[in-house]
Amino acid sequence: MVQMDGMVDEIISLAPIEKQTLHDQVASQLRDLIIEGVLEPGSRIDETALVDRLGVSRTPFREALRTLAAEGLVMIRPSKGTVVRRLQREEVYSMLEVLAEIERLGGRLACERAKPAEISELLNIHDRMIALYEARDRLPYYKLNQLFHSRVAEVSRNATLIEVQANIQSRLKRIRFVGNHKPKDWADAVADHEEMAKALRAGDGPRLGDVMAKHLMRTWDRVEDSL
Amino acid sequence: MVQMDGMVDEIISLAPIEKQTLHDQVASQLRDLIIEGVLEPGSRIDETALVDRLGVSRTPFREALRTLAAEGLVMIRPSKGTVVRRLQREEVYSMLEVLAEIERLGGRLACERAKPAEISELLNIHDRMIALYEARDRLPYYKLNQLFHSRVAEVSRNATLIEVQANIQSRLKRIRFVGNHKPKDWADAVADHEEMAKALRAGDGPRLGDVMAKHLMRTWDRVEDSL
DNA sequence: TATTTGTATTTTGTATACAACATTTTTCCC
DNA sequence: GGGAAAAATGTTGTATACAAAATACAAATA
Repeated sequence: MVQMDGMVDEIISLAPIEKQTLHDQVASQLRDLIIEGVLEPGSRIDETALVDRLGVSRTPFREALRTLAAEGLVMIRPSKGTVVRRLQREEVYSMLEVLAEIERLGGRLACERAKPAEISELLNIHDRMIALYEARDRLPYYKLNQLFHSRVAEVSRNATLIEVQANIQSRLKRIRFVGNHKPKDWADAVADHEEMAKALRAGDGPRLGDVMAKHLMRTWDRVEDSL
Repeated sequence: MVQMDGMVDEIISLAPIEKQTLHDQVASQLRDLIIEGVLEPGSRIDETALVDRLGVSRTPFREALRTLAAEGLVMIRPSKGTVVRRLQREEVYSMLEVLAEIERLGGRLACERAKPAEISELLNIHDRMIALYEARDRLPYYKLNQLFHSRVAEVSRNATLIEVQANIQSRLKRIRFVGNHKPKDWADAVADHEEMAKALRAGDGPRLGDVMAKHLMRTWDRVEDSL
């Protein structure tokens, strides 16, 4: 019997049984719609229309809205409907200011705590980013870029940092995505990333942290006029 | 008419018309119950019982739960009920590690951006804290302490920082409240606060930030064994 | 006695129904 | 025609009802 269990474990590989409730699915969908800009900042969220379109009832839909509200993506005004939060300049700046310090810490801890294999993985992502830059392949570059920053946070092995980083990054996603893209800006960003790779290879945490923080404050200059 | 409005403004002082929906009230109540420890970490939240006790229906109650889940106070396990999140040692450490950097930034910005009146207010809170320490009046001291840190965040005028600080502080509230209180620890904490006041008076942002960060990392030592 | 299997009960998830509120349109009066 | 009051419409908030799980319990079998 014990032996059989062992066999089963090995064969079926013990799937993590992710149960997806409706409100979780709705929350994901809404998040995507907001980030992609289908639901525009400042616009009211038409409950009945969306409920209809998604084919769910209002109950799970509204629960999803509460989640997004707590994440800062929408604003619920009691009795007056929910609107997609429009970010003011000030708010975006405040996010970058905080994110800079979060990633500074993340970079430092990553160097202290990452296993060699994880460092390689990060450098691998970096290399692929460079290749995509050289091909001027914007969208995949953008996605890998996000991944790089998330992975640095992850190997810092600080659960709170991971969470906060993910939250702020998600709120900024849209802004950064639609922001105007001058070739020079892109080149500068890539240069920053080369510096990060260098610091990573040297295992120099404080340096990596500094570069990442500086990188984010420069991001402000890059997105500023698109606000 | 315009004149009358002006009068009304002055007299009624233009209250922000806080409309409180049921789920907001429920969320606050639950937050308090969790922080006060009435709902113990790890315990399941009995929906029917609490709904009964609060005298509301399940709909607003469940919406409130989703909010608390997004805030990290509870965990919703699909189909298996909601439990009050129990913080592992690691998580608490990770929160303090992040909070330290958040408050380091907050302290620095506060000195740069606070108006003189706001500095005075902070120093005033500090003085009252000292008085309470001398009277060994724990609870009010504890509350003023929270207020001090929140106010520093507020005068930093960074909305994201304020939000993140509040969120982490709220999650840690219980831990810090029940943590064992050696007289020496308290004295040390007060010494830190004296340093903060000094930095504040000198308008030395970097220094204030450093002290606050150090203070929080020392908090770890103070709460560590109660976990 | 221990384990399993089937059944009952409780609890959770979702849909619907109703009530309260906000908004828009219409009506009425000046 | 302009503006205020009132009715109609739509939208949001809350309660309840039903369906689908999960859990607890009991009987049956080895």
